[in-house]
Amino acid sequence: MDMDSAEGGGIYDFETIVRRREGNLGDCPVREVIANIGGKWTSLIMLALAEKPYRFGALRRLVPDISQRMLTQTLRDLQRDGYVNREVFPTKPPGVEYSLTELGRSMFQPLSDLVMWAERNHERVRAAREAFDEAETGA
Amino acid sequence: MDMDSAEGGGIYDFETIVRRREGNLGDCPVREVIANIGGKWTSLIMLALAEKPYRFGALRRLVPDISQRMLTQTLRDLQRDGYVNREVFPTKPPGVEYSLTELGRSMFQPLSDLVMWAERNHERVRAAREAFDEAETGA
DNA sequence: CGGTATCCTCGAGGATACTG
DNA sequence: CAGTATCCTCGAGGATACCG
Repeated sequence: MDMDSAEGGGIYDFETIVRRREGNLGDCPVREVIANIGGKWTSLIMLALAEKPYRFGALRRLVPDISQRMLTQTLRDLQRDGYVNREVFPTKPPGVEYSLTELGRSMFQPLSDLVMWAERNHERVRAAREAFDEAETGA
Repeated sequence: MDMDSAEGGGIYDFETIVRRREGNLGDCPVREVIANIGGKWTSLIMLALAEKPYRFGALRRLVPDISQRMLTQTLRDLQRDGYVNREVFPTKPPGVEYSLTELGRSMFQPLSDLVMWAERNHERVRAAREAFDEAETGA
């Protein structure tokens, strides 16, 4: 092969991941999955549910900045992708409990690694950002 | 080790991550970092640069769907956060090479785990999605 | 309690053209 | 070759009000 991309023994084969389909990278299955995980509230909700199951109201209290609309939507998206299970208890008034599925727990492992990386290194990122912005302003 | 959550020891302490600041979760440093990583092209560019350094044009060819504007912007954001190094060669015409910094390589480890998880499990996610949508339509 | 239904804003991301 | 500069679209996400 004469492509300049496929040599060098990288950590992972780029082509294997990208899976070109008639030139459309938008269908790339990896991006399709990562896109949802990258949502504004997704990681926080996953983090909470990884700790233990929660009811809707309890999640709102845990993450007070989220609007009820986005909490509903985020939970529905997570449920749709198979990460979260939704169980309704026909009490009065009704209670709804959300918990991670097996797939959700599986996905949470690499996600939590990323979150913990961010937790450990956000200072360095912040410093890099400030240095960059200062150089921009100065120059 | 005393965990806040009585349930079998949560994987990570929610409060430690969330770091409430006068009720503003928007400042959560974790989300601040994850937000950039969750960008549409970030993971793909990181994936490419983890393999080896690339020039601007080579990256465009690798990821043909990206617009030059977004490639520029994504690279600048990655550089700003300290993940990517930008080196200019004053040849004729000038060449610019992008490579991962040490911080970038550090961040790429958990990121690649997530990407590989997506690579291995996107079929299950797709199946869950279809099942969910079908149930919605049917009911 | 656990949601829908609407309306609105704002910025990520795309298309196209030009430049040192 | 490696970008800027403009303009535009579209949908994520917020605010508010109502509902079973």
